Amino acid sequence: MERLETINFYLLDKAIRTYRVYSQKKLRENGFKITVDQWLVIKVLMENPGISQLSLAEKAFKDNASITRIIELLVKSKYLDRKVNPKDRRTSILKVTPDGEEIINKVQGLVLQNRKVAQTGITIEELENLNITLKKIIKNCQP
Amino acid sequence: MERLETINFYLLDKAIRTYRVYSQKKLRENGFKITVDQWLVIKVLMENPGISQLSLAEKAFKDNASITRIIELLVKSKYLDRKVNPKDRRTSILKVTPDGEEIINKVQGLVLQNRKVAQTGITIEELENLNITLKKIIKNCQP
DNA sequence: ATTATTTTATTGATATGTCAATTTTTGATT
DNA sequence: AATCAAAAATTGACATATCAATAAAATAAT
Repeated sequence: MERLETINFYLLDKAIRTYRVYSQKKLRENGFKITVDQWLVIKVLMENPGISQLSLAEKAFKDNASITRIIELLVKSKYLDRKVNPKDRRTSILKVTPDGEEIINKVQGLVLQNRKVAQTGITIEELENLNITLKKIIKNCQP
Repeated sequence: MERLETINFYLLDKAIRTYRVYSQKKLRENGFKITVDQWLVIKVLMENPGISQLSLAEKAFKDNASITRIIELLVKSKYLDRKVNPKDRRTSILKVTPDGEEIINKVQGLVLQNRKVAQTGITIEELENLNITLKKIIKNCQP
């Protein structure tokens, strides 16, 4: 077989998974009870207050069904608060709780550092090219 | 927040997920009852007969526990056959069944075409650079 | 040979991804 | 207003990812 190492898509898969495991491990090691995905969802919510779950899903690059479940867990962890939106009873109003804000703030530095470590030895230009290529792949595979 | 679009790791995540969904959809549309991951595991097994599950996991960029479960499903689907290895009773001897070989052969063209579609408009040089960058990320995040 | 260590694989628990079907509510059509 | 279609979210079913704990067998150390 073509060596897997040479096939872009396996490397892509491996890269994101390696980074994910690394980040999650750092979070755990530092005693933070939150997953990378949960962090992302709160972050998006903080920057887009009042957003619907559909937009939240889109902005966080997540599936709809996943967002529903991630939010469930976040509410259970007391990082989010939800109540029915009286103006559109199909949706909920999601709010980041003080606990939620606190953990995001505490985690922020670690997140930046994880990214930095992961990007060691990679130039700005290289990162830009990476983004360009990734965007092409995304476009090619979308309906 | 830094716009997510500009953050490499979300694009990375999104790219591999978009490609995965695309590939899986094509498999489904063509009536193949197999997942991308299952395909990969069989493929690796065909090219490395007699391999242990640990090496299989490594070569397929999969987690150990995941391999156990993927193999379970493949045996259930009659694409793999397993029996205890008498020389080392901790391990099993895994064999691709005729059904397994058949589906791999039938799927091969589609897989190549999926990759081709996903790489449309991306130069060889770009792909090479992508690989180089991804390998750096992997190295940076490994222990 | 017995014990201790290591290796290989499995399993349980939890989180996420994906699709399809469904529910609830809203908005549009007639 | 009654009906119909669209939108938002949930749920069920299944596959995979991850970690931790465990089981079983092989190998090393004494």
